[in-house]
Parts: sequence; C-alpha cells; structure tokens
Amino acid sequence: MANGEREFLLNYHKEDYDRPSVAVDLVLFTLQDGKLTVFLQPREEHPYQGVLALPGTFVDTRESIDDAVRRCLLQKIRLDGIYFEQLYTFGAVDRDPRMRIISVAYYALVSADKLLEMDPTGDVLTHFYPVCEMDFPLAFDHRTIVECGVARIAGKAEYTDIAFELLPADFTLPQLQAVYEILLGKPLYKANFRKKIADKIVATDRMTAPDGHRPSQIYNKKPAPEVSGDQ
Amino acid sequence: MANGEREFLLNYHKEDYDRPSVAVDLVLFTLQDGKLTVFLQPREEHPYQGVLALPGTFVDTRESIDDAVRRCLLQKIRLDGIYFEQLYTFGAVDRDPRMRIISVAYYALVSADKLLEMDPTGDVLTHFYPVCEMDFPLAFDHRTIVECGVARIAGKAEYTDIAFELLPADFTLPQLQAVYEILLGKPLYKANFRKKIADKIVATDRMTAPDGHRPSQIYNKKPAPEVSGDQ
DNA sequence: ATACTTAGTAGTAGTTTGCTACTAAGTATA
DNA sequence: TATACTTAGTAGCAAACTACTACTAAGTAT
Repeated sequence: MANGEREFLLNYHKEDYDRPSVAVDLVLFTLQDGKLTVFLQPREEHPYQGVLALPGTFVDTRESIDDAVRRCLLQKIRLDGIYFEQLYTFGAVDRDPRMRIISVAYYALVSADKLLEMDPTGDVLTHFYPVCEMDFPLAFDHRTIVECGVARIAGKAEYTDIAFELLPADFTLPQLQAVYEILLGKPLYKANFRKKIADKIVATDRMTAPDGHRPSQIYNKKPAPEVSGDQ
Repeated sequence: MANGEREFLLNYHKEDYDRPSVAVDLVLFTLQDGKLTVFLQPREEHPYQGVLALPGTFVDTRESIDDAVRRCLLQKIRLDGIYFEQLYTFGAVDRDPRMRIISVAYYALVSADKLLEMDPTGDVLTHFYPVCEMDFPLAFDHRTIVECGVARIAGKAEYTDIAFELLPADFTLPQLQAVYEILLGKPLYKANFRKKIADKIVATDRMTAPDGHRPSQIYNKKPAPEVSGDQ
C-alpha cells in the first residue's frame, strides 16, 4: 500500500461523511489544432493520485452551485467570465471510493485565444487533451462525464450559438464552419452553412492577412436582439 | 408566528446542517382532459405547510440518485416502472429557508391510463393540476422546477419519442397527434404528422369502438430496433 | 336522403438540405 | 508573364421536408 493511501485511510472517519457531500466537476473545452480538447490535471492526492482528472471543488454551504463553478474556474484555471452551463448530476453510490460524493457536472467553453490572453506563457494550454485521443485512465467517473459533455455540446451546437464561444470575436466563415464541423462531428456544405448562419453574423470590412492564398472576410457575431419595448 | 413554525425554529440547530443536504424533487406529468397536468401535494410540515409542493425525498447515502427517485415514486405515489429522467439540479443558497438543500429535479411521464390501473379509485388523479392553470402558490422554487420540466419535455418531444409515454400501448393517430400538440404547444398538420411518425408505429387490425362518427385505427409503438450483431 | 362529425388521403407551393460545379483572389514557380 | 496551386466564396439544381388547402371515408342523428 502506498504511503499516501495509508495516510488517507488512517484519517478517514466514516461518521464525518454520513450524508452525501456535493461537489462540482468542470468539463472545460477549447479548440486546439482543429481538435476539441478538455482541461485535465493530475490528481495530487489519493485516491487516483497522479491520474488525470477534471477540476472540481466541494460546494460550500454559503454559495450557489453556479458560484462554486465560478470559484473553481477562477482558483484552478484563473479563468473568469466564460460561458458555462450545468451538464448533469452524477450520483452513483460508489463513484468515489472515499465517501459518498454527488457531483454536479458543468461544461464550459473558452477560445484558445482567450486562454493565451489570460496566460501569455501558454502554460494553461498544455493541460488540454484531445477528447478523441484520451487513451489513458481518468480518475473516478470522469470519462463518463467528459463523454456526457461532448454529447451535450454536439447536440446544442445544432440549435444554439455555443459554437461562437470557442472563437475570438473576430472570425472568418471557414473558421466558424470548422468549429461546427468539429462539434457536430461531420462535414457541412459551405454554401448551405453560410445561408443558415447568415442572420447570426455581421461582416466587417476587414480581411485576413495574406497567407499564400485568397484572404477571407472577417465577421463578428451579431449582437442579441434587444428585448425592447417602449419602456 | 404560527405554532408549527415556532416549534421548527426551536428545534433547528445549525450545526446539524453545515454541509448541503441533497434531495430529489419529482415533476410527474400526465395528460387529463387534453391538458398537461403535474402531481402536487399539500405540504404537511413547515415551512410552506399546506402549500402545494412537488413530491420529493432526501437522498440516502446508500442509494444512487436514480434509486432515490424510484423510491420516491413508489412511496409517495405508488408508481413503479415509469419513464423518468434527470431534469436539472437546483442549488440556490436560500431556496429552502430551513437549511441548505440542493435538489436534483427529475421529471417523469405516465399515462392517465396507467394511473387508473394502479389506483382504480381514481384518487391519485385528483392530485394532478394543469400546468397552464397554476394560479396558486407553490412551495420553495417548485414553480421554477415545473416550468423547467415543461420546457424540457416540449424540447424533447421534437427529437425523441417521449410522447408515447403519455399514452397507453394502444392508441390512435388523432390521440398521438393531440399529445404532440399539447407538448409542443402548437397545432400540427395531420398529413405531415402522419408521414413523420409513420416509421415509429405499427398498425393493428383493430379499430376504436363506434362513437358517433368514423372509427379510428388503433396503433402500437414500433419496438426499438435490436442493436443486433452476430453474437 | 341529408346533414353532421371525426378519420384519413391527395396534392401543391415554398423552403431547406444534399450535392456538383463553378468563379475569385491570393502565392509559387517555370 | 503565364500557369499551376491553394483557399474563399457563389450559382444552381434535385430531393426532401413543411405549410397549407381540399378532398374522400365511415360512422351517427334527424
């Protein structure tokens, strides 16, 4: 038995844990090299010491679940003001070998652009792993949680605008189409795609810098329509 | 201050509750008189004594969340083997005035038919209230939870087969169309509707009993295709 | 017979989707 | 300077789906 594991068992008192604890776990997605990637960190403690895991934290009595997510993003990844949404609550009895922990999973989306802005060294980016190449163990039920997140964003890409969250404010239509294709996991027809998103974007008068071929026009997301009245 | 309320406050010891408790709350839908209705019960205890509330229960350390839902359905409504699915987890700090309770909300669907089968007196059916006529107070954040459930089944009716859960095994196409129209909240065109669901149903050779007009053919849901291979 | 009610089908215009083929604007190189 | 190469962007058509009107079918009521 490893040292850390023994220490954990010695300090474990069941009566401390006789009702479920609640944690949040965060599936933070971004795009790198045309692939969907997810933030993972080796665990520092038992169980699963050294195994890659999603960032998470216990929910404090005095904070809402959403606030726990914001705190987790800020404390563990130094990220702020990004899109996140509740995913699913995982509550199998034995999902954590220590004690009963119910995990409210959230997913979050951030552009690689914003990650570099927050952390110019690019260190954060090295913690992201392509979801299609996770041929390594994950702690707890975190593989299930990631898969649940991938399925959710694939579904939501069809009828919401979450794809924009993975791009900077300035983007080209080939870039935007690539994001949709990655999220949906299938190729799209250029002409149809453009007709469909035409009313969600506004063209700027700028073009991409010359790059060995025809430059592309730069677009922005159209601001959400005001819910206006006369008030 | 009412008697029950004082008693509650006298017995309240904060230190008993210094981590969030986890409960499940259940939004059980059925159809009555062409309206979507939800199961509600007056609360027997403070807070919100006498106010209508969703059935719910605390999650025990030794059961999964889904098992807590099954137990709640069985103990509180005497229902078994019906369709249910996780809805959303509600965790505002002050959603329960007693203490911090995080509620994992589920929705469930049952045919009025099955309710009568389980409880031939029809007593259970009197606990269902039309979701469009809930002009009375609800306990806690239960109105929000019900609205969340209504929105979810409206969305899922579009791309899943949940509508069938609200009908008995034998149904007619006008009945099925009515269910879709109630869930989606909009009228559908008969001919188009029939083309679209044609591959999800099988006709029987039976017709509805004469009822003052042309009888209708009885259909069943087509069994889900086997995920077969050669094994 | 005929009127009334609900069940069910035919057909058509307009829109969306799947797909092929083209033109446009840059660079690289012969 | 022509032409090949690359990526950006548009045109257009057939098939499928949607919105809608109009019909026929099968029962009951008078």
